[in-house]
Amino acid sequence: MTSIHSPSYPTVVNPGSPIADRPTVLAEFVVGVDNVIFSVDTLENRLLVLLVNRRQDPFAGYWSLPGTLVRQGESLEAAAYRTLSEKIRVKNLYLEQLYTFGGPDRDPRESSTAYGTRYLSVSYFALVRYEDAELICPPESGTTPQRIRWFSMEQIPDLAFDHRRIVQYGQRRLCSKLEYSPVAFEVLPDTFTLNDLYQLYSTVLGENFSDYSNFRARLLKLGILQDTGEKITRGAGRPASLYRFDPDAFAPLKDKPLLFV
Amino acid sequence: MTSIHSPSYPTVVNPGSPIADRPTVLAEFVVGVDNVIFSVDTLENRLLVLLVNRRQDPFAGYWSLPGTLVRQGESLEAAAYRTLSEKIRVKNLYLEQLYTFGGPDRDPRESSTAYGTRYLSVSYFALVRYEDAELICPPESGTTPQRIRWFSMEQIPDLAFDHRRIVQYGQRRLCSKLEYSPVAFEVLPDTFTLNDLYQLYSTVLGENFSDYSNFRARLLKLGILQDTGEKITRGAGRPASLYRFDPDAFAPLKDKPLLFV
DNA sequence: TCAAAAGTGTTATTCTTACACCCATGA
DNA sequence: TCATGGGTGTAAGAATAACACTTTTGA
Repeated sequence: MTSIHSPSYPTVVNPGSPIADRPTVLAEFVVGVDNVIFSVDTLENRLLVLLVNRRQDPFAGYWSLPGTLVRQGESLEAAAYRTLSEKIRVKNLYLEQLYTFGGPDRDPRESSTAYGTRYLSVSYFALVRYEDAELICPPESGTTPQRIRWFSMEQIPDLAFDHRRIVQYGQRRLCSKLEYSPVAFEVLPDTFTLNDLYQLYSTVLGENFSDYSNFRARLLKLGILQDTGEKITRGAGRPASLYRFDPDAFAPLKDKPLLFV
Repeated sequence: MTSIHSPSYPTVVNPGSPIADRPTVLAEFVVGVDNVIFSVDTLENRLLVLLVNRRQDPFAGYWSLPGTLVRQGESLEAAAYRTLSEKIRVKNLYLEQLYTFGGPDRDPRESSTAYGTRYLSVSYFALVRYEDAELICPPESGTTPQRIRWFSMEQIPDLAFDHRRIVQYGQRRLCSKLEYSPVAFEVLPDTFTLNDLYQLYSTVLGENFSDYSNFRARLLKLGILQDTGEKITRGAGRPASLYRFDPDAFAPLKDKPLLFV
């Protein structure tokens, strides 16, 4: 992220012991987890991100990433899963740590108390299957305004805190994940057509990432897809073969510099 | 990092408000920064990592990554730079955030206090130029044992905490950084020979990453190296041309899926 | 004049790209 | 019988990998 030439370091008068040596100068932290939860609506070719509407200050009324503070005895990853499970029910998902945003002044609550607590956000990146992602606070809850919903990446509103930056960072990660790893299969149904896969890729990576026929040839040559023999008809047109991802065939390719694009 | 199918989420009885709703169940955190500082000794073809010997418990006497606790008003990145500058003086360096390790039970100090403070480590990855990296606690300091030194990646001792894991994670990052980005030039002298560059790559990536002649052809074809016209003679043999990295020529290639291998 | 270090060239093979074209089905 | 969605083929050019080879220097 950062690259410097000839930096001028701050002079350290007393490096001292890192543990409780000068406890008054240490920052006090509250650690939260924020999730960038992506999904792909392949029917409408939209890349979606899940946002929640804040009820409290700061940023009451703003949309933000679903997050939580980490509890005693809870790992960061567990906190990420918990937040996710509080907002959405899914069968398949992929989750990994994204980045840690912890500079001072990223949360207005810090400035309210002099020498106040620092809010550190460990962000997680998730990809869920849109078809079976069930929002726990549904859109139709009487007259109260919608508190959780999917936003298309094209129409993300102003977000609370530095969450817009986190979303952008997440999108970059999503693109490279698709290119270098088989995440897509975590999020597709068990069996899928090559067109389903292609739609997923082109929705995330943009229209001009590859020609369908070349994409098809490359994927089949990799040998990581089993043809189930079954076919599916969707509207008019020739029925499509249903494939299944073969983890055993993929295993030896793991960590190899293979491209799905 | 994690991929699950049909996970069973913990039941959340009262999700509540994330802010200070049930303050007693929130974990209290001390946030530290640990640096994985790599360097390459091209003369001896060794990939090196900087370790410090701990004086206090826990893990007194063990080698560990140089780290520090984050101070008031200090960003995570600033803390990483500070730690680095306390141990080593360098002219050129590359630094970026690596990963955040924050599960409970990663630090024995947690268990000593019931419901104790959690130790969270935001790790940073750095690459410095070996030739002008000057250790601040030099090897020859009387009879006291050496407190900071470079270790070859092949002979890393048992490390404190989960630092071995962090080092391994850092090494993976180093390899992909070399392959996909021009970090190498941050750490080479201003002018260098193609062999210098090749040595750096093969030391980090292993002997069989590429043939010298093919490496050479690819790098020159990229057009990001300026031939300075100067030559340098090293021992017997034909003098080598000195090249300089051209950031302007590289700029348009940024974010392109280019490979240096 | 030889070995070391640097640099060039060659060739077979594979990959990529941009297409054109054929097949099976419902309306 | 035609539009639609699915699937196959191909040919030019680029990239890759494994080499052999030449050039320039110090000893």
